[in-house]
Amino acid sequence: MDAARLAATSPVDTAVSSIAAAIAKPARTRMLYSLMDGHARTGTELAIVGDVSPSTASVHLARLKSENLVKVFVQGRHRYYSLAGPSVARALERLSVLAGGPRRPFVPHTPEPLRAARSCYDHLAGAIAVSLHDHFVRSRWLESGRGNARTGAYVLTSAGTRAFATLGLDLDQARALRRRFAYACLDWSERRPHLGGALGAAFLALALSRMWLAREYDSRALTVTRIGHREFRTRFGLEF
Amino acid sequence: MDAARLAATSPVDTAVSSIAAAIAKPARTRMLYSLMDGHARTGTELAIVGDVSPSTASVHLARLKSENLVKVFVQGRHRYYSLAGPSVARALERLSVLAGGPRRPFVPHTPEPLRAARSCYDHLAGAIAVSLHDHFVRSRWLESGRGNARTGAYVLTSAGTRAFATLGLDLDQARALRRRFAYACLDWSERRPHLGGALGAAFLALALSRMWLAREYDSRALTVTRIGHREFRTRFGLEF
DNA sequence: CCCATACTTCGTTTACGGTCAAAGCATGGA
DNA sequence: TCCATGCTTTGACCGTAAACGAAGTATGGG
Repeated sequence: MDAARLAATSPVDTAVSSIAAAIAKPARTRMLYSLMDGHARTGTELAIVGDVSPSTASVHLARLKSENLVKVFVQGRHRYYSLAGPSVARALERLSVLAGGPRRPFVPHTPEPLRAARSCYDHLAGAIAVSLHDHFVRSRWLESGRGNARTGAYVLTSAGTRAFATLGLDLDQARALRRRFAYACLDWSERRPHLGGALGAAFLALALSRMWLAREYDSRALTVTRIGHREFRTRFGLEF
Repeated sequence: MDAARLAATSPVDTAVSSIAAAIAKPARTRMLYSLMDGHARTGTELAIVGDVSPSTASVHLARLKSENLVKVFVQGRHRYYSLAGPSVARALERLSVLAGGPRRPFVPHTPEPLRAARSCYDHLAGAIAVSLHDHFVRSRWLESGRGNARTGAYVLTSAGTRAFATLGLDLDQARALRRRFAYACLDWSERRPHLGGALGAAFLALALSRMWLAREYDSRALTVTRIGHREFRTRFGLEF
């Protein structure tokens, strides 16, 4: 076989090299595989995953992004990173096979309590929050506002105003805050929206004061109380 | 999500890191992808492929071997490297998808003339050589000798002795050479054995002198002449 | 307007590993 | 026994990039 032919280099080769190099460092490997569960994570979380400082993590994530291994979703001050697509997951899967870990659990492994209910800043998140959000929309308490596609903004309908007032929410106080009133906040364990903004915060505050939910000692997890079970079922049709 | 859980590192992660690192350098990437066609290549050939010196290639190949990405088959002074298994090919395939080369031709791309017939040191190789080998064995001209499993040694049967003598081969001269008389030499484009050793060399010399085959100007490729077509078909039942 | 949080950029240090030539084996063939 | 070939080992050199803290930027919320 002639040398010229053997030495011919495809541009794909160099691309593969740099992609493999992007995967190759332990910190980045850990970050990528932690994202295999389908959850998005913030830069700070991934710094912990990678066991490096936030600044180092930032560099790593920039690299992963430039190689199109992850995509980023900016929400407020947070940057949520997730795998760029199924093809990335498949490639990582194949590599893990070579690594002799034939079966690693690529299933979501968010702790159950956190998946069910947790706080997201000052509002409610998790499976329950997503169900509630769906109920609010289905009941026409909330409707898409201007620029909903971009900002996720919701407006409260008259039915919604009555309903939340009946619950005991102080809507005037919520509106007085200089912050977004209601918007669709992507829930990153459920991958569907839940209710954020002043209204979401007010609802969480109400649920806590009514003892529908209780805060866990040192995490963002929330527990649904016996009362909460009953109220969520009767008032909002939630099934547990 | 608590930090301890996020920071938990699986041993698979570090294995993936080092495997990815092994793939990551351009020289090694080129070597690996050149092996995707299923052909084994010698260290020297892979040095050319990787565009590095033989000594550097040796280091690279040692690394690929230690990561179980390639396996090596020693034949004489040559070390034939090939992908360690289908799982390696699959992983490389996935990576090339990420690299944006969705479809690269992972089919054998040995130049056709070389696939058909070429010299292997001093004997005949390629598709024709494999067919001939099969004919010799099927016709009971050759039978497995002592240690065939290890050395691939063949012994000539009395039928074989008569047949080759009839062809005009000087078997005594071939036997007089201080080299292996006949053995199964792995054909790396066909991945099946062809006839090597003194007998194989004598056969090639005969075929050339009878004008069944003609050498190409500057490669190992051999051309089957019109006469060769007829003779190979009538004498050995080869189909073209 | 100001603070707090999340993340990025910068500058420096450090270390890993890729590279080659030269010398050292090992094998095959004369 | 000797040489030629194929491959590996060694040793010196150099370049890339990973790491951190500190300083800078951006966003949200009071």
